[in-house]
Amino acid sequence: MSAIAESPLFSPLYRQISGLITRSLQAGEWKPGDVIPSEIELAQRYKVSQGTVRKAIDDLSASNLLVRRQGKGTFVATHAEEQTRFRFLRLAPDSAPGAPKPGEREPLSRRFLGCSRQRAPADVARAIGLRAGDAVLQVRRLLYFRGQPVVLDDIWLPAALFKGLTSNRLSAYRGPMYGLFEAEFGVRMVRAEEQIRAVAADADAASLLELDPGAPLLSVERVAYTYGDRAVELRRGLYDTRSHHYRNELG
Amino acid sequence: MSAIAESPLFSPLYRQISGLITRSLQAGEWKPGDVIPSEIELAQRYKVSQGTVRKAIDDLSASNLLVRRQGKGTFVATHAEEQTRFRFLRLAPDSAPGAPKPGEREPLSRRFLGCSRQRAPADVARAIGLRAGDAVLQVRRLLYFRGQPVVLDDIWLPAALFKGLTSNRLSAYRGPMYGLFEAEFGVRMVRAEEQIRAVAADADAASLLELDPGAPLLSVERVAYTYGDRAVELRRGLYDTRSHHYRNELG
DNA sequence: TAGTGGTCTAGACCACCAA
DNA sequence: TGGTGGTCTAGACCACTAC
Repeated sequence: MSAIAESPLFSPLYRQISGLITRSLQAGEWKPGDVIPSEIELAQRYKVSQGTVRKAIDDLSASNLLVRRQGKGTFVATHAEEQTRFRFLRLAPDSAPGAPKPGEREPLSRRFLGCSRQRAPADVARAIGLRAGDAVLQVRRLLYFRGQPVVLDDIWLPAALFKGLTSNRLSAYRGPMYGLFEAEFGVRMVRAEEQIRAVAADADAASLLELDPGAPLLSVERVAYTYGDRAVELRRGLYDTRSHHYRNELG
Repeated sequence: MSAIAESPLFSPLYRQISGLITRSLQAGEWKPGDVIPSEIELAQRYKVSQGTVRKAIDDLSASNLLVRRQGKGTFVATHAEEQTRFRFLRLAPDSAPGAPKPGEREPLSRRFLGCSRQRAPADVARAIGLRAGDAVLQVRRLLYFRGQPVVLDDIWLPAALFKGLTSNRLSAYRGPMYGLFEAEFGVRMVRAEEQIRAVAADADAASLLELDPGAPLLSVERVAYTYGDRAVELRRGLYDTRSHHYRNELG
């Protein structure tokens, strides 16, 4: 018997359990990087068998919300670790003689060009669930691979969630941007959707990316979501794909 | 995807079972669209418990090799069905008033421009595991959405695997190309990797896609694999993204 | 050695589908 | 009604990690 109220709609126990665990994550009961209680403890807490908790955790770890480590425990996934630094950046250098071997990391650096408070244009507001005119922060930055500018990002965030975010704070943080978001603002990016197009560089982008106006660029428009499928970031990126490519796996 | 360097010392039972099932698929014991034996039958056949077979099938169905249907059985995945027609085509129309609602399908048609036998150039040969000069078939085709040309594909296939493939046969087949491949040639595409770039249209592409030379196009280079991670197709696509986009999900 | 996740089993019962 | 996959349990044992 379970301690959970029966619902008129059929929902298997393990799904109810994964819902409860997600709520605890959302509420901050366990923070990114933390260990969560063992399967046996959770089974006692929710009054179900270990196998049911196991299946719930399987699902959450397939969704990249949790990470299992045999012998150690189950941890809340985080963007602040080395291995997951590029989980959302699909740009990879074209293979070439002298290029870093698989597993090695290309030298990457960044430069923040600004962080300003604005009223959200209609399209931005729609994308991140605000009303036109609501306050948003806009961040502009460049990414450099091996010293060459390759990515120009414009990022919009709801101002209400990121109070006090500045260029200086962004520059000072060591690690990926989403690591800063979860550590300083309690906003964890869980998944994202991207729309990709080919566009011609305008004068602005051309000068920042050090190429000719009209040159073809990859336009990558991303909406990122936190727990509960809540959109909290719109990002428009322009990628120079002369010596890099966007990689994707089709299953 | 590559679980290459797995320790040979320990392989769980369910993984051995999923390996045996994969071999049966590869050998054609069960063909695309067929039902495979029930979990109980497989458990008896392999002399393990139903739970172990279950876990093996879970993995294979997560890899899209099998499809479970409650109450009916477990089926070999196929490209020849309506619902999976677009599993490998990530191009979607930009949302616009008057556009088909989610779930509806954009009218799509195609035109084959040629199918010729060639000696494989070095880069093509490398991509699909042949030696330079080996015989390959090259297919060129256009895809039209709502009557407008949007995709120009150049496709290379090992001639040894696709004997007798012609433009006529391609045109005559109703359904997706990969459906023809599995039905007529016994080659089933299981997964693929894509590299995406922005390029400028050359004269040839511009005229076929009905746009100006130099216009930005999405270049999508795909290598598709069959069972056993064997590369069997190279495809270079040029997508007009003025009113469509390549969609992707990041988990 | 103790605790964690990982595997495997056996059996009961539920939800879905077809004849 | 009988067969399929789906859920849930209980318990045994294995593999990995830390102390």
